[in-house]
Amino acid sequence: MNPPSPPRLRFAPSPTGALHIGGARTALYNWLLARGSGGALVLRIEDTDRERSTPENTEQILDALRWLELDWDEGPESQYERRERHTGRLKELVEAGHAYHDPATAADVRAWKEANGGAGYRGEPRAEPGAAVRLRVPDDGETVVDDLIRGPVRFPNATQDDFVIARGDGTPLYNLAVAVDDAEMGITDVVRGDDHLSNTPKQLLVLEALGAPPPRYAHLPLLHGPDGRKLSKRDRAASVQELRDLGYLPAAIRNYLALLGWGTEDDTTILTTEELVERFSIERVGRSSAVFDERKLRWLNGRFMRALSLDDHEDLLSRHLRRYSPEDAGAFEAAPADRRRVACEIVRDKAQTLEEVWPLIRFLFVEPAPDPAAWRKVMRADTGPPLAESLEALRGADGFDAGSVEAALEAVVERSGRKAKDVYQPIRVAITGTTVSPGIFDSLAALGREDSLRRIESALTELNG
RNA sequence: GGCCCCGUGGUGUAACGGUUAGCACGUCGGGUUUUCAACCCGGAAGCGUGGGGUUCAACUCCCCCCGGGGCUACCA
Repeated sequence: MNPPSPPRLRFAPSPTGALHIGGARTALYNWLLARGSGGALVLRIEDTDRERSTPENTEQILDALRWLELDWDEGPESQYERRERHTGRLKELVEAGHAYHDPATAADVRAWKEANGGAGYRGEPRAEPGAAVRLRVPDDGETVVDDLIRGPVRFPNATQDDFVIARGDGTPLYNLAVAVDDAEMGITDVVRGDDHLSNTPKQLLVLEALGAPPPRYAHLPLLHGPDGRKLSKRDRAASVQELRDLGYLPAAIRNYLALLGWGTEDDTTILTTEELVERFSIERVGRSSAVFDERKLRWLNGRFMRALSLDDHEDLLSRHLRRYSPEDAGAFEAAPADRRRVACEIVRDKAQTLEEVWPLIRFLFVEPAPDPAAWRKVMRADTGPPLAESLEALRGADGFDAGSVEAALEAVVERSGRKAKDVYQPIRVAITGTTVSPGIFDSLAALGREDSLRRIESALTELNG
């Protein structure tokens, strides 16, 4: 037995600028397969359409892929750069009689089919100028796609049109280009979306005419939106770029995406990327379409956030702020290292996404503006906030670590006979400017004695004046 | 219309010719609690409530129907 040669996979995004989550999952599965088997993943950009295919669009796709940490082995090669090979093979096909020129228009084809009981279109070779090139499809037999996920799928040749493989001006079309590329790039496994299943017999037919061995195919079920229909670009969080903006972590996205259409035997839900690489198998991918559910992603992302080291947490937050809010990034990065660290420590368990982190700890880096609405929420009409008592107690605290602060304030609660909430919430508003923050003792300790006392004092004068 | 794919709770999935059909998100109730989360405990909720078969036995296999989706371009 020869040892099996390492597989060679390819990911072929359409360069419209956005990496949609369906495409991202396809990229992930390809990547997992390549990683898990010692094979290679190559990228091919599908772009015979000059309108959509701009260098900027392509770069956006590549950037999203890099951010997701799905690396590939070779740089993308534009289809324009591959064109000569396509036209060369096209010429061979025509010369060998596998393809022919046919000036028939779409209307002609429709009429022909109507007259022939809906059978696959068969044209007459006529080498007129401007005639498109069609592949000659056999009249009998069937073309079978041996799909790794679905098993054999049979397409009778008689119902298949002699399809166009090149335009009248000689430019090659998708089904020719992709087959030529797969052959020339030595692709062994094609893992792509289900929307390509119907194209596969065409590509198989081209490959056969070319005399090239077919790759293995696996067609992934499509992803649907929350309404059960095809996932639309209008859906929130429909692309990796949007997920990034919303503060999700690449590792969480990889985990979530992997679970969309695939599951482990033992129901493991949270998997590191290493585990994914090790455990993923294309044969276990399901056959039915799945619905993208951002809520579960949020939950999963929270789990990954909590598993982050403080260093990673700080680094990720810093980068997120720099990208989306440079001013805040400046305030964060200008602060002492220990304050940054403490800030991360007290929010780590509370935030589900990076986007949620900053509002919770902003008060440690930026002086909060007074918020009348927040005060109204914590004011008790009958007594007023016991801020003065709290201030005294904090002044007299032995230290200013969370434990000392807690002891001092608990004494206030005890002595005043008030509910803990009535004591703590006003302090929270005084030092953070909002009613929502990390734990009050942690928040005070993180802010430090000096700033805490000062903010409470000024809140007090504000309230009395 | 033609060709093709799919159908386990609201969502993602697991298992299996014989199980009380499991797990997770969400949801509901309770607990913890200084806010919001997180966390802990518990509950409700599913095999397309369709029709025929095969079988001692089908959610599981076959046919039909119904429902959803894809392709049907001189797009990719």
